[in-house]
Amino acid sequence: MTTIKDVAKHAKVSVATVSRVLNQKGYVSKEAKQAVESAIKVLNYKPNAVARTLYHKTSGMIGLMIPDISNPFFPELARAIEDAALKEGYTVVLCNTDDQVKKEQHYLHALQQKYVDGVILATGTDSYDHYLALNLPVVGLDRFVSNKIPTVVSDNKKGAIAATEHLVEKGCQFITHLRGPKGLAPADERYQGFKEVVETHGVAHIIVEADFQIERAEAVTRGLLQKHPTIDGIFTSSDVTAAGAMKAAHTCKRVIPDDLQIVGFDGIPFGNMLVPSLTTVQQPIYEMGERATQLLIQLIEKKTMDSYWHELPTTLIQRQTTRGGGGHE
Amino acid sequence: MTTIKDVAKHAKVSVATVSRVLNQKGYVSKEAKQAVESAIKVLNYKPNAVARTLYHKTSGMIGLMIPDISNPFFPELARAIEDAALKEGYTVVLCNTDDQVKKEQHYLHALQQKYVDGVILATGTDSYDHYLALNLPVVGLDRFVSNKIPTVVSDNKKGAIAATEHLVEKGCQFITHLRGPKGLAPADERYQGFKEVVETHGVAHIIVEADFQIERAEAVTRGLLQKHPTIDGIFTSSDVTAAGAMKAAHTCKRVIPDDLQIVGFDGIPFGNMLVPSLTTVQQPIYEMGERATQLLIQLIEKKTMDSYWHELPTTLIQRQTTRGGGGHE
DNA sequence: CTGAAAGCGCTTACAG
DNA sequence: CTGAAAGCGCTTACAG
Repeated sequence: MTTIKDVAKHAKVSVATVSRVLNQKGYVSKEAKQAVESAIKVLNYKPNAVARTLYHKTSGMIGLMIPDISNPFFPELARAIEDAALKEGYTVVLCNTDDQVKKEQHYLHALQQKYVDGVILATGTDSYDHYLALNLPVVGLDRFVSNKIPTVVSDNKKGAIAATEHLVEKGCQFITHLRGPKGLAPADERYQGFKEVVETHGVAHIIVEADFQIERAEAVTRGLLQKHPTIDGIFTSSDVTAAGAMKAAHTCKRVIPDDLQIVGFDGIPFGNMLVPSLTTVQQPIYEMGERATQLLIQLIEKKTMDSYWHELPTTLIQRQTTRGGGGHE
Repeated sequence: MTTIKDVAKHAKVSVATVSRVLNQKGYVSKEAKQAVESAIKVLNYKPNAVARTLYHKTSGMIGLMIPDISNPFFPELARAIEDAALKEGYTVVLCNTDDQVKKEQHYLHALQQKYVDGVILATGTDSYDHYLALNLPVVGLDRFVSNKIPTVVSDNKKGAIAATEHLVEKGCQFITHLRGPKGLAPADERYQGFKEVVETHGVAHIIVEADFQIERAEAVTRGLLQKHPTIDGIFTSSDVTAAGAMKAAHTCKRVIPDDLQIVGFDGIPFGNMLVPSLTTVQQPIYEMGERATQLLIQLIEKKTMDSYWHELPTTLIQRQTTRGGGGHE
């Protein structure tokens, strides 16, 4: 690879002046500038990012910590983050943590040793102290981390309220909530929203925990439907869970939406590929990723920040798993 | 951050001997070693990866170039790659190229300036010259790039043959193939396999191009079903395309699998979430990603390589969109 | 306006 | 067995 020395030699100047024209910083005569620029062209010189990083202690990279890219909620998020990062000249390092503290810590060290400029945290359930101790710019995405760091979430509780009210309006009398893991803030908030509506309306209900895996959701729902044949509505904490519930309903010969109405949560693309297509609470996934990235970059570049708390609105999308939903979109 | 100098001072030795114990290279006395190790502990010292990279010209990072992580074929691939990379101590940089040469080139430069050790190429349709010119370790994944670089693909043609024969066996008399973009090798090979079977069996057929977007696939299929009411089988070039076809069938009141049988390609998880669940040709996606990563690392570490061509087998998974398919898996 | 020098944090010949 | 020195490829005070 050609280095700044080669360019200097070719342009018959010192490396200092090459550096000056590279960074457009400090005075440099027209002649010198031209000589350097032509040398750069001729030699097809690209400055070495690593050397720059070593000096500046800033790498232009951000770490993305998510539980698992193959969980269908995350690809769109990752895409948004990568797009937003690219736009600002940053590059993203993908880290799948499986929500394991050990993996998180491993990545955190690896990232820090590489001078990443910041990290987006969409993972981790309990202690975040190891992040805060780092004094590395961090933003929380889809998870509340600390009020000392910018956080982007969607309005989980309001979304859950809308979903549950929708089921009530559609005539459900006995509603199940398949809630996500306890201790996971979004799951807890959705649960809260559900409970609030069902209690103020005095609707019979039953709440069961299921993780975000389709198999578990299917099994749990099957058991539930067999035990409680009068269940006529299900609000799930994710779209994947809803898909599991739909499979169980199919197995148990329950017709959707006639016998059983279902509302999911997330708004990932496959909800609309299902038949019947899934009524769901749509999170603005792309915007969440984009916003989180912009905030992180603001933090990195030490720009001012209006607010640390960014709660984006959700939207109820009625499709065919609740009554009166037209065709597919 | 604490540096090697701090450690040296604390241990009362030179930085050279600190470096020696860090790298377990060269002679160092027991006493010195212990002093250094304890200093490292006390100071919680982590060697700076950037400085090492500058010296060694190797960063422990690999670039992953894919068209779009939000296309459901890629998350599992990315996960496999990240897992395999992690196991060998590498870190992965995510690059979404949208199959645009400009973006590819941008990333390639960015990656090279950061001394990435190699790249996995699962993108790009035409010229790959800019890669080869780089003399950077590269492996091709899901795309043939050049016979000079290791390549991992699945057996697209055989998979397509199995799919088409399955439709023929199940009694289809007029089969449509929704093929992927021309010029994209996997799509071309699947098309070849389809054609071969349909021609040797003398089965009526019609071939239409659709990209891998669900909306296009749905629209195309709808038109097709209206124009040719006797179509009774569809083989699609991807599972997403199949989902589109299924939606169109639903709209056109065609019952699957009674009136119309469908076989997809890819074996991504959502195929099994659909109702009816999708019969498809499963690619060993995880293994493909894993293998590609292992090959890349072999290349990087200059180990010997048995073969440059790795074609992994596909498997036909019969589910409910063809006759006689049991329940869901 | 320009160059020599020191420094970012490490590694590795080279002497001793 | 150990340290001083040069070097990886840049950047930026500091003199001039």
